[in-house]
Amino acid sequence: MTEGPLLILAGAGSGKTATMTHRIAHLIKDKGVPPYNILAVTFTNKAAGEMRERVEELLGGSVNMWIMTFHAACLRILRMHADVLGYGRDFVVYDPVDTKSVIKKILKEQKIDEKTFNANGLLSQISACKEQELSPDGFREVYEDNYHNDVVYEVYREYDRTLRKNNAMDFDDLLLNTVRLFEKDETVLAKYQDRFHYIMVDEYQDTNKTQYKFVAMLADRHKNICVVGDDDQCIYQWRGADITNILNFERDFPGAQVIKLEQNYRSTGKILAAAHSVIENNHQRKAKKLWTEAEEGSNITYRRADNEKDEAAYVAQEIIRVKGPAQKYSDFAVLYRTNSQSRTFEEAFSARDIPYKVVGGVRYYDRKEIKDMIAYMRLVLNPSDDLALTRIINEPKRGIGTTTVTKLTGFAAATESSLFEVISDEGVQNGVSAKAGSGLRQVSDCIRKYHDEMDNLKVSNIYDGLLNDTGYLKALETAETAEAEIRMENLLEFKSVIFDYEEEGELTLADFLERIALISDIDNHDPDADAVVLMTMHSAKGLEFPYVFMPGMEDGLFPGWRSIDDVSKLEEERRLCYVGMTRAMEQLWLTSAAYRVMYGSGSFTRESTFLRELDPKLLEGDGVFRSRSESRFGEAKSFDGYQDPAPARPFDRLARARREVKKKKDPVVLAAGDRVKHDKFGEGLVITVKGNVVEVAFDSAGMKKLAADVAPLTKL
DNA sequence: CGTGCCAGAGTTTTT
DNA sequence: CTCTGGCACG
Repeated sequence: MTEGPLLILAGAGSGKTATMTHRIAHLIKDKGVPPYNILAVTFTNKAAGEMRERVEELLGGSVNMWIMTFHAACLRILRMHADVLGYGRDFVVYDPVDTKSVIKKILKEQKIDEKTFNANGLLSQISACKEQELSPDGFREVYEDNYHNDVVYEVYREYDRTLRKNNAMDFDDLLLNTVRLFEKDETVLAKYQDRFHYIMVDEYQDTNKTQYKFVAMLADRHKNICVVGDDDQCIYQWRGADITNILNFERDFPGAQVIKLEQNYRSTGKILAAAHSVIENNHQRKAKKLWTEAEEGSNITYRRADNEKDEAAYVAQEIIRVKGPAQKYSDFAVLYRTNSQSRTFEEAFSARDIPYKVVGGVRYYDRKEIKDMIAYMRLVLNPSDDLALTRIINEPKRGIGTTTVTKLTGFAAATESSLFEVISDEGVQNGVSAKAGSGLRQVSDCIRKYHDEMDNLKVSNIYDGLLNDTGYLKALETAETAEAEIRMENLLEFKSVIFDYEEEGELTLADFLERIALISDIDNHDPDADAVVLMTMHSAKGLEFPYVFMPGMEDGLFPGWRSIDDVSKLEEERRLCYVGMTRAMEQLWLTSAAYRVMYGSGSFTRESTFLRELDPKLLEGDGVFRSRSESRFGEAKSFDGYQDPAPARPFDRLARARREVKKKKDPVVLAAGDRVKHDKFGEGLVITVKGNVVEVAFDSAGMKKLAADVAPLTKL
């Protein structure tokens, strides 16, 4: 069944990826379709990577076809045709940190009160507009005239202008502009319609209006569109995902066939039944019920702990109890609703020497030092990137403060030139304070130097050069704080990331910046590292674990207090619960804390609505039948006799480091061949020693280059 | 211009 | 609690 529109309703764990990959392999191998004519789009790099891997396995060799994320596909198309829309083809992609600083700058310029209109709120409104293909003017037409909307309109318009001026697109623009491109230029659209005879879409339930339009336009010629999704797993409605896309597929694509995959190959019977008993309470869903040939398995364990510390202690203790030689730590996952819940678990695990890994929270690429270096590299590529320049103009400190910067931006605006042109001007350099002037000269010379040479240098050389020439590394070295140490470590780690990319083949600066622009934290989640995984249920979508813990089953936390009195929001939370539960293969634990401290103040909690919906026959463990009056609320008695241990590893290294002054440690003398232990990467073997830089092959973390005097290394 | 202190806010976030 | 950003002071 390869021709015509096809909707595959694939329940959790029903072998969705296998179905898609086999379909692709079948098209290529049996139907003789050239891989070039197939497009497969996913939401995450990880999903795309997995799919490619499995297709290549099936076909036995590398395949030259488009298996990529929506954003990557759009980026690729726009790189070739962005000029149609008036962009340069070398446009840059702004990530959420960049866009936020654009908004902040606008708010300041327009003297808009940041308390009444906070940047995040405006950003999400702008994003919502773009998801509905609403331009600033379109926004003004649709929404009534009032003060609030006037401000949103002004900011949105200015935001659009700024990005245009900087030849930049945000994530939403990648999709929106591709659709606009298709609408504006029929020949471009025809080119891609002709090319993609077969289109496949993963996680279709999470597509938004623009994504829908993108695939619908592409599929309009050959009509061979196959979408795979599960309406029960739509958990991104708050971000614009439009569940009606999947519910209306048959109407939107006449003649569509529908296949339901209802056999689950992942979980035990009881886990499935429990998940089903919860999701059943949703009204807006396509009826289906998963079944399995697997064993019934054991009941769901529920534990109501006295407080969140006991909850974490219980989870830690259960992991220790269940884990035998046959289990790896990475078989266990803790899936919570909010990132802030990770803290207690980190402390509990760390105190008991349970290795763990937190996925999510602050993105690696969002760390200040990394973003600074990326800004430098972006400037080298494109010196007129004003946003990048403002970010690093005084980083490290060069005596260029707000007054100088205001003067410079004013001058740039008046002369209609880029900020870089302004700071390169000798007249300008001499027109400011001596200290600021030499700072400006240094930055502009440095950027110019690498810009002129960028085609002859490797990315890693440019990176090293910038690190030194800008004085960035020097500033960190002289700081002598533990915080600076960690930043330097991160910068070294970033270099090994660059090396990794360079090993894959020819890498230009533009390639590199483009590739890291669309990367998230979960992509770095290494399933081979033997550590318990801590992440949000959102991040866990698409993953599976033998043993899953879902803590915080409390009204107000899960479902969140913002969702409790809104049916559709509550239904989305319920789907999230379903997603979480169906990650479990063997066993599932649900826990709650009777008393929970949040934001510094604690309160008593009520067991989650979802717990009450869950079929009680499938639950066991104390707390299930305990009436509220019998609970021993608030007695902060330690669950397993553990006495609030000081965490072995400080859970927030950066925050702690900031307070501590660097303790000069004795330099570790190392030679090639030494066995060493690193706080983060574990044990490894020293390969080379060049001055202060040691290259270590870690047993599990791979090759890393480290600064011997600062890295947390010990010789074994 | 740079630092340090205080006030305020604090779901989720594939890209 | 813990992060962020604004403002006042040196």
